Amino acid sequence: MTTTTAPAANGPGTPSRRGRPPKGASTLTRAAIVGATLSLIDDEGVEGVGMRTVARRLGVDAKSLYNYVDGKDDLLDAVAEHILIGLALPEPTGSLAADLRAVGRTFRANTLAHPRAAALVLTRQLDSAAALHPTERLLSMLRAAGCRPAEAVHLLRTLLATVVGTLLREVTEGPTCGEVGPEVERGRRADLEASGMPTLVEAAPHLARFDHDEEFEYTLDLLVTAVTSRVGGTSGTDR
Amino acid sequence: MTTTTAPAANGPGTPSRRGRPPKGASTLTRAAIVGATLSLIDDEGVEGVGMRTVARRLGVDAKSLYNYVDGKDDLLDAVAEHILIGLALPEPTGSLAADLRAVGRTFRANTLAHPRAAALVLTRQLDSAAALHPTERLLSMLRAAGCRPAEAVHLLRTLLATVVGTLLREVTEGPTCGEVGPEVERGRRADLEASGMPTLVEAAPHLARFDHDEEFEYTLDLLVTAVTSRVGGTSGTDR
DNA sequence: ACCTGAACACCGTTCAAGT
DNA sequence: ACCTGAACACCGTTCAAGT
Repeated sequence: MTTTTAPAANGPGTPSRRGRPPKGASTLTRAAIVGATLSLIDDEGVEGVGMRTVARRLGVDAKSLYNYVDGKDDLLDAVAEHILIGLALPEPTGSLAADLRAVGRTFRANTLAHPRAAALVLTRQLDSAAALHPTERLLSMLRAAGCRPAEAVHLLRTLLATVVGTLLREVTEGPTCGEVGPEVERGRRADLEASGMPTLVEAAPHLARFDHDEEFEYTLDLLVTAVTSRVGGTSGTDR
Repeated sequence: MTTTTAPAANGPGTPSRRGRPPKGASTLTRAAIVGATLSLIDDEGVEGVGMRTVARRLGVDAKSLYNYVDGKDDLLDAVAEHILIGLALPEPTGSLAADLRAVGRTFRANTLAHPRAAALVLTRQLDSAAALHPTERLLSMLRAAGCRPAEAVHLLRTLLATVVGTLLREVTEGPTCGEVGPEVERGRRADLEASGMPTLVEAAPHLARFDHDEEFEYTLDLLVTAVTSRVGGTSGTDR
């Protein structure tokens, strides 16, 4: 019951263990800490991350982490940045539409490689060079397609917001605001009909179905079409 | 220093205070708890929310809250839902473009009324009737405009993802992934030039500027145009 | 240079004891 | 029916003591 941990029950002659352990088996590194945290997130989600949990994976005391990391927040930022650094953007082909699609798909693939860490990448605001790299790439693509800087920035922001929003709902399991899981089709149809939401009931079969790949492609297509038509179209009319 | 709180220093004859307080001045309610939490979030942000902090605002012990709320998570859900319930959607006019804009603007205004609570509304997945109401509205608008159910659901999801993504970066202060604050224009321009991100440097003045209203309208316009042209355009070609 | 023991000031949550 | 005292099992983080 209350036999949690014997506080200091070493042998009588044993001096209390302090200082660095005798043999240096596991040289601790910032990279190792980030790696352990990421694999912990993969296994248990972001909520499972704690200084003590991460440290346990490395066979180390939690407080040791503070020699390499500024705190929990800094650690989570580091994880997000690590994922972002792994992003290998494809070479531009010169076709704006094709290149926008390629960047979108690459970003998605990279993010979904660690689904439970995705919210970190999508939500935390990072200003490192790694985070800025995709921005630079998108901007240069838009500029090369004839976009003036002001509109390029507008389009950049719209593109990022849409991709982030789409991936976010892809990654948060369960029904996101306005989303409907299969339970609507099953048990709750009666509730819905009583609530006076006929269109929702009518669309229930489609709402229950959710093919992430198809959904992403649909949104990407809508967006790329809109962007390219705007870039190729009227080039004056600033205000 | 260590004189934090005297543990049980009532008068010698005073029996330890237990049970409900003598006078019922503040009848505790779930609604009151939600209200206190929301105003706490307005003042101190979501990170300032704790059972003890909320309870203090109500002049009550933290554990009393558990009589009305299932726990901290349930409390935060309730706050998000409360904001969503306040959403008063405008009457449809019959013009899909105008009505989409109206819904978008209403949703934005409602969300930004409590900026620091916005992430809750945008991030938490709610499946209450209140959360489903905007979905029903959007679906019925799309259907009325001649959209088949399958495509209406696609468009609904694209619309929601875009609005959520846009509002999310509007609400998270600081530079979101691919965002650049004014500090880029000031001190870090040299770093950027050295990093080989010329387009970013070129666009820095525009990146530093961020008019939320204008940004939202731009994205909304792009999106509404894309949606209406898709609805009004080809109506066959399912696959 | 780096790791840990002890400690601090917190958490969310339970449960029985009270009224 | 509802509120609280005492308590539990956690947190992130500090700092000096050690090697």
